[in-house]
Amino acid sequence: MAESNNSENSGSEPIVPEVVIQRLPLYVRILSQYSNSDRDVISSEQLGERLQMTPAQIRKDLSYFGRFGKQGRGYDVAMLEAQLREILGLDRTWNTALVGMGRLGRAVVSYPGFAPEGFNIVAAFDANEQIVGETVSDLKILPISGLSETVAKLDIKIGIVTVPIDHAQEVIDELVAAGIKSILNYAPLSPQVPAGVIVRGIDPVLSLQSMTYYIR
Amino acid sequence: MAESNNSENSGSEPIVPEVVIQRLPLYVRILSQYSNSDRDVISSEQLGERLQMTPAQIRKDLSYFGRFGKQGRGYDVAMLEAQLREILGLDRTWNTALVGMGRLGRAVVSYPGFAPEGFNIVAAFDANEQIVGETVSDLKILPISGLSETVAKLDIKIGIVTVPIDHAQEVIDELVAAGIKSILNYAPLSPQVPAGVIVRGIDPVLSLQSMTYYIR
DNA sequence: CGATCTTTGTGATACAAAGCACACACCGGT
DNA sequence: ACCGGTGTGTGCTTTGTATCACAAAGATCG
Repeated sequence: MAESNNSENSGSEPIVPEVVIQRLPLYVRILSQYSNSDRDVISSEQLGERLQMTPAQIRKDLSYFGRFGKQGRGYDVAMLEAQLREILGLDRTWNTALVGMGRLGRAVVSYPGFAPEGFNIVAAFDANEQIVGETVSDLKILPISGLSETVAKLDIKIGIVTVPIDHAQEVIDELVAAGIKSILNYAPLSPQVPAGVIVRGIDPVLSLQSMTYYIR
Repeated sequence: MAESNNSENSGSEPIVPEVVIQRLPLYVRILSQYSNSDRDVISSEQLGERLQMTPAQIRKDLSYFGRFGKQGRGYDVAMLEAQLREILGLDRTWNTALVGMGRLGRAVVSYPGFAPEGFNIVAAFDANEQIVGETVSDLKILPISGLSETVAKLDIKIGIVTVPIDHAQEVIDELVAAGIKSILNYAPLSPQVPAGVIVRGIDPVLSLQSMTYYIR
């Protein structure tokens, strides 16, 4: 799905598979839960148990980035979490813009799970002039015409799309035109984007539809 | 070399990789969008273009289940969609139960995207006795103690979990105990479930956290 | 109705990811 | 300061997935 190929690997980093990158946040999640309660060291075995995966895979994933563990002991929980956050770019906050302030968009902007993880929705847009100007969760709804300007002014790097399906491609095109390279898409389609732009889809229906295959 | 597979794969189905199953809903989605507008036949090339994947992969995926295309022509859109829906079990409706009627749960039960695809949320539960009895979107909130009974009575096969993280594992255990084998989990953890139970997680934060790696 | 163009279905092949297994590092106890 | 126990990091093997490439089937057209 997310095609972010860099064929010209000019010497520096060792090309980390995308699956590995997608697992790192899982490790971060466990580590931050773990640090609140249990001990200050964790083994790949314990991590693997919590994530239902083999210890070897976790060790191999981590070894793409360095040697974080100590033999006979395991990984220092706080240190590993900090390292992984830095690798992923989570040691800072990210400004994001949301487009589509209908029912879904309003639910997303008021979802309290983003900000604690450093993702701040700092601008909200909608095509419907009737609701432009309204304020929801401290955000004033802006017209889409102001997208580029706001993205530049607030240094927004991430777009969130919560518009109905028939405007989604259009809105995604506008985000791309505004310079956004990372998009979280709630609309039920696979959008076309130029190389270099990453889209991740959130679609509970797709998940349900693949589960039903296994019910019999 | 038709069917020379060893192991005890005697006589039944040819074991379809899970990645393939997860792609089938994507095909269904494109096909149903396509049938409304364009022509009545589609090629693997056209499908691949819309989904950003190679035609060969699509053909191979479909070939796990039969020969649906016609050489020189492509696939009959309506027929292929119907076949895939049947394979996935989407040619019927599914009753689901949602647990956790807080902010997120309420957003999910009132999300209008499930019912048109055959997923009906027919029961809502919450641990908080203060809100048990309330009615939201025509659903009366029930106490969790009634879970097993309702699951059996309404033939519920799918559970949706929208409780806070610190009760999620507990609730999932109860769903499993009630006989549910497929769970859609919105809580930000990787739950432990016995073999045979499928959990799919919906977590926008994880998606964001893996995208930031690529922004530089 | 044969020539040519299109597009499927699929063996063979190439590529990618996961898992195994073990040398080696470090810990704690005596 | 040694020794048994534990758990990492990693080369090698196995498993899984994607892609290639082509024969065969159907369409199209003069």
